[in-house]
Amino acid sequence: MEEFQIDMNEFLPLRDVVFNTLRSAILTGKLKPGERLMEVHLANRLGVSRTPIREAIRKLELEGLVIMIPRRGAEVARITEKSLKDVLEVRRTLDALSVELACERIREEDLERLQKACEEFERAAKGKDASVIAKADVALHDIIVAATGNERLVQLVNNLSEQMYRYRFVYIMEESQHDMLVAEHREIYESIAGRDKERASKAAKLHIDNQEESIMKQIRMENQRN
Amino acid sequence: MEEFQIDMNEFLPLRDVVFNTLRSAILTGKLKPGERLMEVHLANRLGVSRTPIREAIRKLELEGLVIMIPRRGAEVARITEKSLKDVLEVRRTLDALSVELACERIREEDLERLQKACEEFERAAKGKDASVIAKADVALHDIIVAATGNERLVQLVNNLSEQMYRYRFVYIMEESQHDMLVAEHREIYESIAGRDKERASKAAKLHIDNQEESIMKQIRMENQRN
DNA sequence: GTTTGGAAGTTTACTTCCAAACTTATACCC
DNA sequence: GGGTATAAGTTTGGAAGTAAACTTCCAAAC
Repeated sequence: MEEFQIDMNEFLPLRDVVFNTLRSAILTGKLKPGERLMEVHLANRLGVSRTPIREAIRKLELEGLVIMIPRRGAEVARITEKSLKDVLEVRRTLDALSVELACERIREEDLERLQKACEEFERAAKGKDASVIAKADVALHDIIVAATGNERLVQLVNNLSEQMYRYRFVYIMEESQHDMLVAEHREIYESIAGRDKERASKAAKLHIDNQEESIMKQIRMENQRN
Repeated sequence: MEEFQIDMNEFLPLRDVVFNTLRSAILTGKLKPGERLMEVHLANRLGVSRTPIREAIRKLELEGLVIMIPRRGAEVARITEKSLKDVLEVRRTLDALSVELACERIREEDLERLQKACEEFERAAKGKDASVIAKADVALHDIIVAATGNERLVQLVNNLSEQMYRYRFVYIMEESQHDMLVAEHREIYESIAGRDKERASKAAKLHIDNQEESIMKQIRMENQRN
């Protein structure tokens, strides 16, 4: 387990700070799948008592990031090929829904922001910094989902994306893929700008399918090593 | 607030028992939207200490059934027309996905169970007992979603259905709708049996659209009264 | 060599306690 | 009478303590 430190600047209940801290530790791989989350240990490490730790773990459990074993405690959820396939299958549909709704509902103002985000991603993709690319990617997708105006959809898509967060770098790192990613994003932007639901939906699904391929390749490699 | 009692027979951690108790109290309307959930109060009423109550509330928060106001506590989430529309919009898509996947993946054995469930619903619809009809309805849909083999999808659809639980009786009670419900279910069954994804998807979406209409009518009536 | 019994050590589950913050009510001033 | 201030009473947030369950490890029996 690498270092991870609590961010005290946030003005939130401790349980939420702990929740965010643990979540990002899991998503960035600082806490590895199968690793046990022990209350006293975490409490000492984060400098809080066990109560906020426990409350945070309950929420992580419902998010699917940790699993509880009764009387044994929590451990970071293991990601199997099956579980990721399941997540991607749902996300594929919800992303398609998102772009379709965006076609209907996006305001001109947000369309401009989307265009800017697209260009921003293009610039980022030319560079080598994966975290910059990842940020640009997230920003772009956030604009689309937000444009649906459906808060529940936003919440669900975010949660599903989260599950694959650990594998994002796989397809972002492959430089050979960058041109394709840029092209896919542009295709999505243009179909939304043209309010073409059919085309947007196809593009969104293809985008996920390509990601799935990269990620699955990666997982199979990891599993071979173990 | 009506009576609700903890079910001690379950062999589960107290927090889960409390979680289930509170959830069903909310879903059946024993706890009303906007009602405050005060920890000591609930603790006394359910005969436990505050900790399991608090942990249960954290989970309900993430499920969207209660909302937290910092330093003030939790209250039962209010259902607005918008929030239900959002839920239904997502569910419409996920139900369509479910039946499409079921077309591909359902085993003959489960197809038979689905047929039986269909007939069972038909019988129930002839009777007057709404809770029997509701149960038959749930059983039928459970078979379909389970047939997708996608655990994440099962979890999400269940959670979304839950949000509308309070309004289920609206469209189940209207006897004039019974024939339509039976016909819709049969259409869904037949298209799955015929492995016709296109037709199944259309039927599932129509099924939701009709429910949406009933529910929205009901909500507008409720809002007028307030 | 394997399995069973049990003791020691962890770790969770739940309770209890305390302090800080928010509400409400009352009194005082203008 | 209205408004502010302050004090009392709730209620949450967080910490610490206790007991029960689960591990682990070692030894004895088969």
